[in-house]
Amino acid sequence: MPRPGPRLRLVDVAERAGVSLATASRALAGREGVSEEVADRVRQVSRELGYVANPYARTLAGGASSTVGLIVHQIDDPYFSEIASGVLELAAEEGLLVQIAHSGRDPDHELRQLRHLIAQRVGIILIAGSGYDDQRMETEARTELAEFQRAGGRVAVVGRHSLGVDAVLPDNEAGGRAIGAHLLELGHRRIAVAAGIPGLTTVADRLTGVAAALAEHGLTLDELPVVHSDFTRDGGRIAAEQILREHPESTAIIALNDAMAIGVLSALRAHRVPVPERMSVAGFDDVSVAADLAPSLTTVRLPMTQMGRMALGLALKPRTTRPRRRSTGQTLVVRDSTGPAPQN
Amino acid sequence: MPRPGPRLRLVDVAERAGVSLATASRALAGREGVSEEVADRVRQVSRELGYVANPYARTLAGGASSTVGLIVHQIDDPYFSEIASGVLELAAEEGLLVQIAHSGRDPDHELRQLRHLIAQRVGIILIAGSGYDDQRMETEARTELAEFQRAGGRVAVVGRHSLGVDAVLPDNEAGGRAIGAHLLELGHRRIAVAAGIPGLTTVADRLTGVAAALAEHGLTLDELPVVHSDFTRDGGRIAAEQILREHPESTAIIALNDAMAIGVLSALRAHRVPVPERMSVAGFDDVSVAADLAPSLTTVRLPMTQMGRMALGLALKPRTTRPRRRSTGQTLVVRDSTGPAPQN
DNA sequence: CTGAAAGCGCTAACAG
DNA sequence: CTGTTAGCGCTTTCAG
Repeated sequence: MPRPGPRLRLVDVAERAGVSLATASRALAGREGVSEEVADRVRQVSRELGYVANPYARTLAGGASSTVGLIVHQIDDPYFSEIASGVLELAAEEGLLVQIAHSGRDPDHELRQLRHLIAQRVGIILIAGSGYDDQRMETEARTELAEFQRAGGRVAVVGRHSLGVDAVLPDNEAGGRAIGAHLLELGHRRIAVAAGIPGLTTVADRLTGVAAALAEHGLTLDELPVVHSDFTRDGGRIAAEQILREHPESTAIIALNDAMAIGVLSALRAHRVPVPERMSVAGFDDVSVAADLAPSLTTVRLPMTQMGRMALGLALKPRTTRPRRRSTGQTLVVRDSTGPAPQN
Repeated sequence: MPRPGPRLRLVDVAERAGVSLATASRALAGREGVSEEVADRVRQVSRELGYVANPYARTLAGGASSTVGLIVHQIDDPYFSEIASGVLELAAEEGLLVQIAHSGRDPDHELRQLRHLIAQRVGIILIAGSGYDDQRMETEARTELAEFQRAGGRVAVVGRHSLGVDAVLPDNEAGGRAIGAHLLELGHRRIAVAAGIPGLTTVADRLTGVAAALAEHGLTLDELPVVHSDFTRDGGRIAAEQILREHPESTAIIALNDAMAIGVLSALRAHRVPVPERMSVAGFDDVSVAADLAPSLTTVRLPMTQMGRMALGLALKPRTTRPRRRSTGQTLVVRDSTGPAPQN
């Protein structure tokens, strides 16, 4: 197996192949202007020697950086770690490196991370996670990204952002509609929603979907308790406590992501509220543990790993004049946490 | 807020501060040989302009690379995503970038990733996850890393590896002993173990701990069923199926990590085996969902996020002649999945 | 189609 | 203490 010597340079490869530095560079980059024969020989030698280009030199000289910057809200949230996993998979196949940065669900911090990645001259920037209803931030980010793209950088996002870039769009609205319809069909009318912090487009879109389902049954969201708190397990717990306290007549809780649903289940267990006999619970995302909770969680499945691949895939293609959009699809997964509305 | 212009170079800062390029470089790097007064002025100007050094140029010129390469088995495994989260935290505080790569629990692939990171000239390499009982692989990796360190690179690992580098050592043996003792105290004697694939040092160490606890009660591991399968949820499910089939008299199952424990619980639920009344189940790691399973999982808590920080912390300190070792400590967390052994 | 030479932006000797 | 200068390894004109 070729051992990449620590100080093997392109000149060495060139010399050994009996060509000039420039030719070797062209051959390895697959650029034209080299005869097939020579190009083959160079590639052959390069492989034999186990040559790996120095990315610092390459980038400095003007070649595009082959590293991908990925911004996630929080890497230890399963939603994001599954997306990251998809990105890492495809990146490995393409020989790209992935730098990961946290945004912590803070628009300002996200902007700072974004600038940092740009300053670091990554070639591709991927932003996973919800957009924000924060005009100022989105505008600044948009400007920053436009400049980055003008300099040849590629950008893609997962989720609805108004950044004018390629996007992978989870079917949040359709999912919300599906989960709402499911509960309504089971006879639930007093439905409470444990929603993430307002200002996240993901929260808004999922709510819109739920509202649409309600509308078909002559209900509106305004009549129902919608409790906003952190888009995390703890947020779910807190929301559930509040719902039990202020709206004890509820027969179902829709959590707008699985992390919150887990918190909701935990709070209900603490209060000895039987699920689903007394209260149905539904989540969103279908993170991998959703099936292993007890009761197992009814939720909307989003193909997270696939979404990570799709985002990088978009960024890898040449830029088009109009930003592309790819929908992910969604599937309602009915498990044991939802059941018929109690009669009383 | 200073907008880092895309083409702001160190010369620009130097000019503006009225000093030479070299002085500006020294001032910003905090190297000595510059009067406090001048250094302050340079830093001031740099901040005003929003200057960010080009890492490619810096690294190429011989400065240490400020990027960290992190190798994990699988980023969407909570154990690793929590470690990664700790690394990202500290890295952000230190202004470092983190590149993450998957090893997929395959020694050869891990070696390949390692070489890739070295070829990419990262400054620090962190390997999280178990070492392997694979002499050849460890030897090759050791050689590779020795050369990397000779060239100024820093390395730290999480877990027991025979790589001769700084290490953060989870208290696997003590944890194994604690969980074993816990079950024995509850009266269990027919204990089965759902172990990860052999060849992982983590599996070996946790087993050793369990064996030590058994020894105090005059038992040995040889008398008990130890089923090896993947160190994942599916592996746990498969192991539990086999235990139920071949050793139905068992009253407790120790899974050597929480992922497997989740699989075990899932299999038991499918077979309608009540936990803990008929079968106790214990895990290892205390990933964040462990508390939210039903029944909530008795497990050994390891401070994963902290471990990530510790590993990077070690790598950030200058290298010592003898590799350092830091133990993590562990805590037995007793929840609802374990109970007294059934009498019959 | 191929080679020579000029940088990319920075750090690190080497002078003063 | 400060400035000058030579590269780091690669890509990219510009000649041939």
